[in-house]
Amino acid sequence: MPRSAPARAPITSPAAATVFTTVLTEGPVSRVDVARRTGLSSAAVTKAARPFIEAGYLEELASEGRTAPGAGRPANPLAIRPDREYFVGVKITGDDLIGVVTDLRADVRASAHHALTGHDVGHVVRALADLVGELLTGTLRERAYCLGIAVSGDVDRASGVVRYSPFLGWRDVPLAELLEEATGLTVTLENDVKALAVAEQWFGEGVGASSFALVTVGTGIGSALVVHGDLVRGAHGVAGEIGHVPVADGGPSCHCGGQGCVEAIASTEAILTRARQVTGEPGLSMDDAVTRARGGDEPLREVFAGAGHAIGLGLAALVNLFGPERVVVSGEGVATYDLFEDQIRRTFAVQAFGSAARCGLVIRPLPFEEWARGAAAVAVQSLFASESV
Amino acid sequence: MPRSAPARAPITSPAAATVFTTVLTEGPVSRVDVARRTGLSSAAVTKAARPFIEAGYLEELASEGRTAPGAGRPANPLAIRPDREYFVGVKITGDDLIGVVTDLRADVRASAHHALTGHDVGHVVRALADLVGELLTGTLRERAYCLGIAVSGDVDRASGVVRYSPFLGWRDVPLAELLEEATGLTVTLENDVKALAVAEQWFGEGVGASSFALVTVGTGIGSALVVHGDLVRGAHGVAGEIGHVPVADGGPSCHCGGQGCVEAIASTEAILTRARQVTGEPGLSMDDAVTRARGGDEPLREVFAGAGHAIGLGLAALVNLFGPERVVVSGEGVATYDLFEDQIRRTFAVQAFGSAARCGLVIRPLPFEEWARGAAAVAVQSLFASESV
DNA sequence: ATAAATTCTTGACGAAGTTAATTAAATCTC
DNA sequence: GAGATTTAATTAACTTCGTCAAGAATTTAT
Repeated sequence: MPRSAPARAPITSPAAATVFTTVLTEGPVSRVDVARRTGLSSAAVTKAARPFIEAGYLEELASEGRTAPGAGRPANPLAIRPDREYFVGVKITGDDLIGVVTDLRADVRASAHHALTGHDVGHVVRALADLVGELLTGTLRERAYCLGIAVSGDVDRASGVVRYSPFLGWRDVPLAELLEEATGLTVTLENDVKALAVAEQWFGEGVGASSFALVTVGTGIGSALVVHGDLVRGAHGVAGEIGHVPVADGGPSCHCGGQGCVEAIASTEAILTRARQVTGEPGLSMDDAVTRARGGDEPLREVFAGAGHAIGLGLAALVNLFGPERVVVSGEGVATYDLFEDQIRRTFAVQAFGSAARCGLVIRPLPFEEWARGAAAVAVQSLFASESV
Repeated sequence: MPRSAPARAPITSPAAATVFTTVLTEGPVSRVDVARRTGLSSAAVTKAARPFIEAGYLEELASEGRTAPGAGRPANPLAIRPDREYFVGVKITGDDLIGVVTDLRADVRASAHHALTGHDVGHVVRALADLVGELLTGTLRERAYCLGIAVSGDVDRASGVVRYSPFLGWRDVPLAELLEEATGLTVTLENDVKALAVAEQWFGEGVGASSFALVTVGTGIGSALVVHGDLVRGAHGVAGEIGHVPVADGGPSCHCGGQGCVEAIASTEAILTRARQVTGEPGLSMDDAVTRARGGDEPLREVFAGAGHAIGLGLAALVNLFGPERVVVSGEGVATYDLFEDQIRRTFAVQAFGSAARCGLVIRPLPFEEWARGAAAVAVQSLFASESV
């Protein structure tokens, strides 16, 4: 069901993108305020905002909510009209598809899951198209033109190709193209962690920070780094591999071939392996290990603390090298954070160098849907071709 | 001896800076070639190049050296006229001043040293002014307008203030201002490692790499990171502190308060301390340790190998997080590199993740003058106010 | 009311780059 | 060796995007 090009104003000039993102991320703001924050002239803001207002993306608020009631003409703040357009975001894992529909602010309006029964490209594309069809009903359907996909692995956003995805066993799959044919939507592809970083930078903990890092802890341990507002991509496609920073000289072997990598100590699998060693129960389940650690089982508590320590060392390495303004630690292991957090903070505080320790360290569980929201945020971002993050 | 503003064309437009730096760093190139490499139109290159030619910074070469002798009008390559202007660069250490005068290509034309007999601001400023006066004779003097200063520590380049320099014991010294008064030159201040990174990026191993890292090993261990052509500065002024990446869990205490930092194992001081421990000779000198290690003293060889290992781990952390195209390891311990290099490479090869290991690892001694050359390169860079690197 | 303050709009202008046509200088073809 | 072909450089008209300065709009202060 291919559809015609979206009936909406393209965002072309840099100033237009700047003005729009400023209003998008910093709530209702008057034109002068946008000018002050961006360094543009207020005339430029007026001009740049007009097409958006005409196209229904922005609106002028009545000047009610004024905060500074001094003399002078009251401001007419510009605000996003979030319902002007909807975006679909899907996160692909090895086992299932998690999809959401969001508005312009990346607030979730609808969501759905699908189990993945196979990893065959054709199969996955069909499942994705089905999911999208399920998600887009009524008004949502009429105002959705963009689909964002988040996959773990090596993803070439520019060309829309999945270069290598270990979970799916894919190499060089032109997924964006296939999905555009299957859904008629404009498709943007991005690495999952990077997609999440975009969402964080725009609507989450990263708002207002010119540099920040997002670290996800779970099956794997990865991170996305934003410097000067740009995502670090790495010359050879590798970057943000905090999971493979060596922190324990002579420590456990990692599947990457190294030793003492953070991931070899603090991934879900590594923790479980160690817990089984410590207790001498080869059949111990993660759930049991967590329960018993919470119940005060010292050896098990130490396993989790050891993982927290490794993560703290990795974070210190990251922060000492980068000096980000903020660091967000998040991930799948949502429910077990209470067992790590203290140790992460303690180790980080000791090993962070000088004023680098001043960076805000946010440790926060991450609802699974958030990944899909990140994918949608990438789709929102595709409105601005110029913008790189 | 304040002097009037330099009699030379300011570089204003971004295109002008792009064209000039392209010719500067990529040797003689024809206008079309510049256009191809930068994405500008050839018309734009023609326009941008003209003022430089008129001001004597660029010249048109005869079309002799043509390499592709096909049909068509031969190219008239643009080339830098390196002698159009000279630049002074001075590196300040705790003990002395090392100064050079370079041409536009940062090639050294004159050099001089001064011992520093005290760290009093007035004293240092006077010594610097003397050194500059000594360096600038004859033609050099007539065509030098800019002075670059490299200092280790926390330096605010934009304001020209040394915020904190442990070696000098300075806090918030407006050195640029003081030196402009004392010398009449336009002064640019930069952190020493960052200055060196600039020189490397323009004229050294970093040429053509959009991202690279420079690591210096010596009394301290530091690094400068260039991502997307921009130097990473860190939100709180801290970045590139590879010396304080924790690589040996539970390892030796570092003066930063952490444990197992690279610097606590591989700095000159740490190596000497360890060598004295190992041999049981508290009076052992570094020179003796080096000689005996070279001579085959196993325990001492292991001390150096251990340092190399720590550096290799730090490099792996850096590369896994950043994915730079190239890494240059350099530093003061010029003469002892033979004792490290193998181990650095071995450890790095094991711990670098996936294709990140493909990054070029250059390990190279660093003549002391090179630091001063970096300072001069920063001065050259000050020609382009727009450029941020 | 009038003045002062502040926001927003407008139109003239300017900077910087593009495209397309033109000129220039070589080689290739017959 | 005359003309075609090819590539380089320049020129000129135009486009785009922004600033600036003047003025209109709308409030508070006196």
